[in-house]
Amino acid sequence: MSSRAIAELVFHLGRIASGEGLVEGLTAAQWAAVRYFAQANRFSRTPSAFAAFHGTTRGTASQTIKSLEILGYLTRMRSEDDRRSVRLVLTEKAWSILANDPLESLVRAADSLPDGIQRHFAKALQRLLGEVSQERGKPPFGTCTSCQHLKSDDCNRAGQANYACGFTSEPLLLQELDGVCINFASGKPMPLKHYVTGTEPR
Amino acid sequence: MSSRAIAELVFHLGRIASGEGLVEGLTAAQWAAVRYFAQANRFSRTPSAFAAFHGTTRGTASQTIKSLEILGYLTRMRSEDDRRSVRLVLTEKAWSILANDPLESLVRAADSLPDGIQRHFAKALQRLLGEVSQERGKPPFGTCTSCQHLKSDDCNRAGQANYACGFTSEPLLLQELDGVCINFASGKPMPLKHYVTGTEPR
DNA sequence: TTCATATAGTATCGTTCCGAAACTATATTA
DNA sequence: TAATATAGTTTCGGAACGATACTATATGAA
Repeated sequence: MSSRAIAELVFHLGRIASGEGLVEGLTAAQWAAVRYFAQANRFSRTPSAFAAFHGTTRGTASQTIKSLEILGYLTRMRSEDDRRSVRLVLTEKAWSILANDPLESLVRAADSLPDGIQRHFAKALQRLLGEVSQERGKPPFGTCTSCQHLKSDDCNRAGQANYACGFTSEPLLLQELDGVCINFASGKPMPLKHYVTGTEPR
Repeated sequence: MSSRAIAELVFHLGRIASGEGLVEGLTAAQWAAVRYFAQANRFSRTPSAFAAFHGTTRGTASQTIKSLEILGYLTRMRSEDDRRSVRLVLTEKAWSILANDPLESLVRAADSLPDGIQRHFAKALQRLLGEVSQERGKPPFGTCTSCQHLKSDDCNRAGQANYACGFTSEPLLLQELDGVCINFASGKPMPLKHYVTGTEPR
């Protein structure tokens, strides 16, 4: 099977899996936005970040977001630090419909892959996305757990460590490390024990 | 990495890789059609088959095809067997722009995957597509080489075999076996030696 | 045969998507 | 303070798309 066939498969699978219809009354663009805000971390829940992620313009992103606000799936807050900026948060209503995401058929299919294959598959996908993003000059959008900007101090006696983002100079909670970030810079994956038990110095 | 993250990665990668802009002056839908007719086999180069493949309506597919005809990328012939039906063929102009397909960045990335990983990755993609297609009640669109309908007689002394499609009852040329088909039905993969060693029929 | 139904494809309408460009408001830098 | 950059919105026009109605040909039944 050729590389071209693989590329076309990825494209086609993504298209078919995202579903034709207007599940839950949301359009494809609206679903994409809901998904994004469900996984984006605190620094990335803005119209501009969504536009960059989705590969569209800020204008288009702004429209999609407005429509979701009107439908009651997003709430807006002006940022305290930067008065130009806007923070968007999914409502309970939005979280509750995520179970009916048309993409769930692909989620189930992915879930049925054998464990080892699933892991390798995910790795390969990440690698492909990284290369394509780089070639296109797009931010790669990864999580703290493999980001260059992640800092952690020495762990304390209880096996906990404190984390921070070296880019925003903001402290990070442990549960925030899995959010997708627009400021992601590819780096070494965090050692697993570090990540789980916090027992290693940085 | 969760199954949901994998599904979102597939979707996102496909979207980003297909490129935003109007490369070569073609829209995303037009590129999808050109790609389709470049890989579809003789039985599948029709508006309806493209609509099924692309997960859209026949009406939308018809428009896209019409625009490509006007631009000189497709030529149309009425089918001899079925006077309702239409056969579409890519022009030389179309074949020549395929090298500038926006998807090529993903093709290159896929090509850079180590051999073994690439093979497993392709397998996993096919499996996912099969499951999602089934769940959605869509034709899975595979090639003869793993299709239930493929028939071959015993190979002769020179290692050649004759092939035919059990669904259309049409003989198949060796070089046709790699074309994507709307009538595909998942079956056992064809033994490799059978597949590789034949010499080209005219 | 004749009639009903199914299928391949096209045309049209209204909605959404999306890129481009112009615009407002706030930040940053000189 | 002024110039410039950035975050976000608005508006416009073109294309995508689903729905529906339509034509023409095929197929199957009485």
